[in-house]
Amino acid sequence: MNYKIKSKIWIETEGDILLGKGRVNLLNAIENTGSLSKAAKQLGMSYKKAWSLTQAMNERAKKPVIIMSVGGKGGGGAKLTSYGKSLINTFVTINENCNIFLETQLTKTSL
Amino acid sequence: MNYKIKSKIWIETEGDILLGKGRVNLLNAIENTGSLSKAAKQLGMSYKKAWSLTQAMNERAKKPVIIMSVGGKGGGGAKLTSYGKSLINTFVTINENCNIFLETQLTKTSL
DNA sequence: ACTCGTTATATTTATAGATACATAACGATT
DNA sequence: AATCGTTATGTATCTATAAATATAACGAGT
Repeated sequence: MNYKIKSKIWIETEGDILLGKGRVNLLNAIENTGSLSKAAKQLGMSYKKAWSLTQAMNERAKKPVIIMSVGGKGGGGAKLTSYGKSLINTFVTINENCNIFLETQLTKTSL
Repeated sequence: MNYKIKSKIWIETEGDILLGKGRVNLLNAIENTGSLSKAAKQLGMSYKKAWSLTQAMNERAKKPVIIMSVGGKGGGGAKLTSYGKSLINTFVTINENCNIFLETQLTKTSL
């Protein structure tokens, strides 16, 4: 019966969302499957939504995040750039640090 | 053209939201107006939504947050308890601290 | 008993966001 | 040029949440 403090964090650029938890999940699924459609299916997300998220991320990030290829052997695929992987890593660690920080902040109070 | 990190925080009890930014705004408006309907109008929120938020807060908090009175002189009104006021204060300060924390975390990275 | 402005509550309507569906485009391989 | 599995993109349909609307209940004061 105690209070818990929760948070959501995300990274913006010029007022638009670049990265949040959902997009990080998508990036991880892309890395695991090598395909946008398979990643979407794995997450129970529509392909269209996954696709528009990748567009938004590539458009807004300082460097490309995902490389998409159409046609050819296997029909195509999607891969993360090394910049995309570092985006995942920093987001995850900051998120963890934030949760720890908030928990200690709350325990200092007398609610 | 730099990244900014944003966050939303809230306090839960047993999986249910007790307090977030919107509810804090509502509590402030109640304190200022002394009335739930006026507070809702001030925030551009429907009365019904404001009312159900107060129910949720009073139900989930360890102590009452808002005292409502019906009928009588002036028709009734709503007031914050001192516990409600302390809820506002701690939420606001933790929120500010969190923003500062996240900003310093992001500047440490090389994105 | 009547008035007043408020709280209390149910029902209906709107709106936005996601989802489903459909189809085109792509290009290496055969 | 036919095939294949993927990316690319538009359109239509749900659906869940919020908002609007309507009405009842309340109780101190007159």
